[in-house]
Parts: sequence; C-alpha cells; structure tokens
Amino acid sequence: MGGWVSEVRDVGRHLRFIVLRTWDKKIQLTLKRGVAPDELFDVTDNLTQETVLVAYGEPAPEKKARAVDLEIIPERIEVVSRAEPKLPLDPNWKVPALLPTRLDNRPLDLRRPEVQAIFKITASLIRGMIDWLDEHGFLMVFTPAIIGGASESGAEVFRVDYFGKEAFLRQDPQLHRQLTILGGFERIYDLGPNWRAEPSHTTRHITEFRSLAVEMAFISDETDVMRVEEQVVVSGIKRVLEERSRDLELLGVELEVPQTPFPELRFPQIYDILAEFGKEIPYGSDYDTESEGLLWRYVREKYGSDFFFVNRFPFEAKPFYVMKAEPPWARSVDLLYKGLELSSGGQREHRYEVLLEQIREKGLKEESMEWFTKFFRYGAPPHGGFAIGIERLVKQMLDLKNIREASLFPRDPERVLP
RNA sequence: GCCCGGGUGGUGUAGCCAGGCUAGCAUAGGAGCCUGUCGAGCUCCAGACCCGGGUUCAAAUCCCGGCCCGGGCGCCA
Repeated sequence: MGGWVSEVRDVGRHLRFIVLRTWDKKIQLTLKRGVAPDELFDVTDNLTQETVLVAYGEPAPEKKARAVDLEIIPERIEVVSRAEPKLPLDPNWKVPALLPTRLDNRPLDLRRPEVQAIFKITASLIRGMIDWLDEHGFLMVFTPAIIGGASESGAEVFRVDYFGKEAFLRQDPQLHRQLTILGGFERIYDLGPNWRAEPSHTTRHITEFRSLAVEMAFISDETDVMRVEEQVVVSGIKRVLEERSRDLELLGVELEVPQTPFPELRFPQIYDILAEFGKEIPYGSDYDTESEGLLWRYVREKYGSDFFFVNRFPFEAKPFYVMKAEPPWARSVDLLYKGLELSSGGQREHRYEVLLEQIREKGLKEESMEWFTKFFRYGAPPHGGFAIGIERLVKQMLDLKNIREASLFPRDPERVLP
C-alpha cells in the first residue's frame, strides 16, 4: 500500500510508528526492533512529513492503535519520494493555514481529508442531479465554450484571439441551449464551465465556475421549470446523504432532504415583504444583496425552508431573451439557497417578432444578435430552463465560508495559478 | 469599478494604538532522551519584521509612495 507520511513517532529506542494517509484511510505501520528487520529502521530514519512511502506487510494480529483504520506490520518499506522538510502548509492542520496560502499550495491543501470530502460530496451531488435528469428523459449535451458572436448582455466576458478574429468565452451556455432546443432536442442539460471577467472581490464569486444548465421545450409556463429544478436539487442532496455520510460528518455538516415544492416569492409582493424589514426598494427595481438575506429570514420563519424561488423579476433587470409576464414583470426565476442566488432561469421568449422587439428595448443591435435570433423564424417551441452554479450549491450546502473552497483550483481576479 | 482592512521565522500568531532591553509563543525542521504511542511527552539548537523613502538620538511600531493579498458593495451563478 502507498501513502503520505502523516506522522512518525519514536517511542523509546525499540518502537517506531509511522502513520500513512491515503485518500480513504489512515494506516499505521508498526516497527518493533527485534521483530522488524533493522533495515526497516534504517530506511525510515529521518523521514519527513508528507514523504511518499510504499509498504508491504500484513495486518497486525491485534490492532492496538485506536486512531487509525488499519495497523500493519511491514516486511518491506520503500521511500518513493522524500518531502522537503519545510512545508508551505501543514496537511495535518496542527497549524491551520489561511485560505490564500492554501490556494497557493493547493496540492498540499487537497491532501486533507476535510478538503477531499468537499470534492467527493460534489461528485455525488452532480451524479444525483444528472441521474434524475437522465431518468426523466433529459439528454446530456455539450454546447460550445467559445462564442464568436456578440455576448448576450454586454456583461464582462473574456476575449479570445481566435485566429485573429475576436471571440469570447461563454458566461453561460444559455443561448446555445436554446438553439439546441430549436434543433428539436426537447429536453437537454449541459454540465460545463462558464467564465465571467468581473473583477469581483467577494466570497461568492470566482471567474471560472461550472453550471448544470437545463432546458426543456413545450412547457406551459415557468412553473414547469421550477418543478424540475427542485427535483434535480433534491435528487442531488439525497445522493449525497446516501453516499457521503462520513464526509459530511468529517465536515460537521448536518444535511436534510428539503421539502418540495420550494416556497415561491413573487414580485411585486417582494417589495411588501422587504418593507416589513424596513427595506425600501423602488417599485419596478431589482433587489440588492442585503435583500437576499432578509428574504431568507422571511422564508425560514414562514416556511422553514432554506430554499426558495423568486419569480417575476422586473424585465428591466433581466436579459432580452426572457419572456415577459404582465408588465413590468418577467417569467424569470431565481433559486436561492440560504440567501444566496444559486440559479437563474424561467421561460424564454420564443416568438420571433417579440424577441426582436425586446432586443431593441434593451438597446442592443438586432444585427449583433441575428446569429441567434434568425433561427426563431423557422419554428420555435415554447421553452424554458435554468442553470445552477455548482460551486455555489456546494458552498451553501456545506456552509463553506468562501466559494473558492468549492473549486479544485479556483480562478479569481488575482489568481490563475496553480 | 468604488470603498475598507491587512502584510512579523516554512506555517499560524503576539508585539504596533501610547517608538527604546538579546522581537515572545505554537507548530513544522535539526540533535538527543523515553518499550504501544493515540494531533504522545521532555531537553537543547536553528529560523522572521513585504519593498523604497521620510521623521527621530532611536522605527516591526509614526508618515508618504509602491507591490501583494483579503473583505464589503455593485454585478451575477
């Protein structure tokens, strides 16, 4: 078996314990002088923490070590890769490192079982979500990440030199998901990366994140989308509970399957709720970050839920492609989890003439969006969908302080390495 | 983008406001002791004030500039 040296303890001259860390257990190698060959003591003299060993041997007849999963009496030990003595952070966490130090030295940080737990949980979460989608007739597709046409809203995008032409990294798979629907695929999902060139300095933004983006045709209205979205989330959380109870315990997280349907708040009633908390938002305007926290408090007290939808956002706050409801509102839905926006979605506008009108209303040039809009001339079903930010979902589910902890190698305005 | 805060051994911190003895502690590292440890214990050793300028008899400490980082807001997932 192979692993990283977590600890070496000499107890007297005749006994040495070496604790190895593997990705799923702790193993103690026990060396007794007189029992173990002297050469095993020789090769393990001056072992440094985090050195990689491969050991061969049999389990001890009686496991006396309590704090490990396995106790081995080694017959042979190979020092595969000796770690330098001064580590940039301590994976044993005797001295906790700060987040920037952790991220600068992420491969060492990732050795901690608590950190690995985050990504094991993420894998189960995603598996649970996409299994539900597969079981309900959704097809996994991959839409492009490099987009040649103008961006959907003029929000900050990364520019790419595409053989001398200008292209952009997608902020969202939104437009191509819709075009895939126009391609006759009635239920799809796309799991992939998105990029935002926003120089945001917060604990809930990174410049590269992944989303699970779902789109479905022949919906009655945006509530069909909400019913799918909550089932996807519930299915993911159920899977985490089934497969990762030990990892949840390691992180000290108590997780429950949320009740469905999730509570739904709508504009303009939102303004009245916020007013109860003394928060005045001008009628017809979007709410701010503080409001998200206030609405969560409201929903928790009234419905006891950590999840809730917000529906009927002001059209002026949303992109051109959303479908309008009674003016000035739109069939545009956000899902919030513990007061943080997890996803945006809703019903899309599929009527060509209306779509063009909305593009003009947003002050965009019709020509710039023609690569997208022209296909709505040839038969477009009513449709809608949503995109859930994976890292945000994980952050909220595990009560992580910073979204960067939910990303293996996070990218933010100051960090593109390692 | 706007605003606020912070950079002390490898890591994490005390000291800064009220400038002044060999910059304290923990952990990791080196040397040694201890026959089963339980993030073991004990003794000793080595290791640091982000960069530049200024004020002062004296600067980690006060002032200015720079660099780097963190956070809040905006915007969003």
